[in-house]
Amino acid sequence: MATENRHEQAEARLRAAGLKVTAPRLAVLDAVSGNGHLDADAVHTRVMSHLPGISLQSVYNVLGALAEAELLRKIDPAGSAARYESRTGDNHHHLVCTECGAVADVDCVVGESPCLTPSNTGGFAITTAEVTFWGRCAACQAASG
Amino acid sequence: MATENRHEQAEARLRAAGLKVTAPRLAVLDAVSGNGHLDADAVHTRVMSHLPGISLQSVYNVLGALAEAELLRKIDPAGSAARYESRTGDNHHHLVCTECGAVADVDCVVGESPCLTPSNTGGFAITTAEVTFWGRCAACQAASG
DNA sequence: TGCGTTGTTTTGAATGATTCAAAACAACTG
DNA sequence: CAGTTGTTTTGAATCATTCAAAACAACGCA
Repeated sequence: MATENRHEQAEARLRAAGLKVTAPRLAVLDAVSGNGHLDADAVHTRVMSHLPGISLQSVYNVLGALAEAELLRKIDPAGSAARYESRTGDNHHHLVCTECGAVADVDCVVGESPCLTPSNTGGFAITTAEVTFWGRCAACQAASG
Repeated sequence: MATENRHEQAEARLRAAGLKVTAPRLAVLDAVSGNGHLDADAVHTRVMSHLPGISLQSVYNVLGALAEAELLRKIDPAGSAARYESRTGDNHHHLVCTECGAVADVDCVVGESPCLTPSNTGGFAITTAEVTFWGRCAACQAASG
């Protein structure tokens, strides 16, 4: 059945990353997958419904490990707690609401990655480029004009 | 003399922003101007040489006010303390060292604000776009290969 | 199948940048 | 120069995140 397939795929991805397969890791992977942009606390809440008693610290550990293994992507907008999402590998960017902190995906900008190559690298060995758009989300606009 | 001109210009800019002219504000403005990217603590240290006894809290207040008035620009890379710089108004971006947190300016790439228009705004009213490049700075590369 | 190694989770506490709140104070207006 | 309003100070609190050590479990190998 579908959930077993997801489970096995998750196991395989953990192994491929050289990580041991554990209940907390499977649960976190499942909690984040397809659920947008969740912070550690939200992940903890979700995971607890499957694994009551799991500690928030473990959720932090797991999220850290999964993000490092690139099974999850961490986004850390100024002014709010770090969020995690399951979309990895593509270079999509984010919209962040300046009012409520809501995060939305943006598929990569106008045509091709225009800003991804800076003019002068200042001696830096660049590994990634991050684009964040700031504004007010639909809900916040509706709420207060 | 030159320093008096700077001082008077700073006063004028504060007034233009509707802010009262105070010693802490002038000192912070001066401390940040032309000194790269400083965090609150570094600003505090610098300002104390002119204004011994100024509180760190005041530095936070002043930086907040000046950033809101756009006399300073705040940058807040994930994983380090917020920095402030005096270059405002232009849409330049930043290089951040993943190892030591050092920040360098990048003049905006292709012409003007290339990344400022996402394909789909998801209902957001976008006000700004932020581009951050992550990599290792020259010093960190030299230090450990 | 069982044991040891190594990596993971738990528990409990600490950290540190930033913010909150109220009182003392100073800049600007008239 | 006095009143009002905004600013600075003082002192404490917040909160996401990390540190450290002990308890525990997954996986490889015998």
